[in-house]
Amino acid sequence: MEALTIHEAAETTGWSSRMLRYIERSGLVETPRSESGYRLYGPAQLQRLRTLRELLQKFEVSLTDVGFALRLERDPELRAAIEDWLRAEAHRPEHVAQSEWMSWEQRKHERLLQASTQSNTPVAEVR
Amino acid sequence: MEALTIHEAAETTGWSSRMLRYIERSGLVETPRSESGYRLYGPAQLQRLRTLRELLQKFEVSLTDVGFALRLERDPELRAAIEDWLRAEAHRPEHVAQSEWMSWEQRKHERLLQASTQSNTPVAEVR
DNA sequence: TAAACCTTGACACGACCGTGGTAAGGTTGT
DNA sequence: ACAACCTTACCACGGTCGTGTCAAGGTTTA
Repeated sequence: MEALTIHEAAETTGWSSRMLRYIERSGLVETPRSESGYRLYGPAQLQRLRTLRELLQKFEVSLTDVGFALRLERDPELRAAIEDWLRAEAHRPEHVAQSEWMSWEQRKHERLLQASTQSNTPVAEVR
Repeated sequence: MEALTIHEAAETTGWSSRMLRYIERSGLVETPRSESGYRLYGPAQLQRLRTLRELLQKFEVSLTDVGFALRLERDPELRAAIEDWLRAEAHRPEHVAQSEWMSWEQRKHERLLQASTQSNTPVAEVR
């Protein structure tokens, strides 16, 4: 059993051959090659291309998005860094260095005292 | 204790005020507002803006990338779908419908039989 | 050997990203 | 009251994404 050429694969998956190459370059769906360098699309790749298409459509994400998700998957350090940042939702003002605190405190404390006349005083909690 | 205005925050974080608004619109760093609608940057937001800057620089990711990571975090269904797709690296050709298998088999079997003369026969395993 | 494929590389082009600027109008501080 | 802020809403502009097409050259097949 063997595989389809790129244009045949394009036909049965709904992608254009141009996009098939583009998708490969982005690392999302790679194929084995024949001896002479032709891409060979087997059932596995065809399936993957179809589900990829469904994924993009259903969630309205872009190829670049999925490419980035792939990068996250392959680079645990990056993934950890980003997740840490995301989960550290604005909080604990105590963790801020005293120096920079002073810089604005100093400049603002007069008018801020005055501002406290207002009832509404928004704090650090966001969304 | 209160917060910095947008231009002050821009100065101490290295972002431009324009970008601060852009970052807010992308959902990455939101701030509370004063009664009259002014953005108020407290130590928490300042910290977040600085670490965001470091994150982008260190890993060479874009704001859109982090924005997408945020979306992944907030939409577990999307996250699951993408992770499933990513981890389902090309495999199990058996899962492909018989019908489409036939469509090319039929058209190709003659020349494929002939192609089997070649030693190299790439299979579904990728990367 | 000629037609019909395949390959990579380039040009093109509309849409959006990252960024700056400006305009029109409200708020704050002196 | 006036300067110096802030707000949102636009225009602009180079860069990249997604996509097509074309050129120059190798492969397969009839």
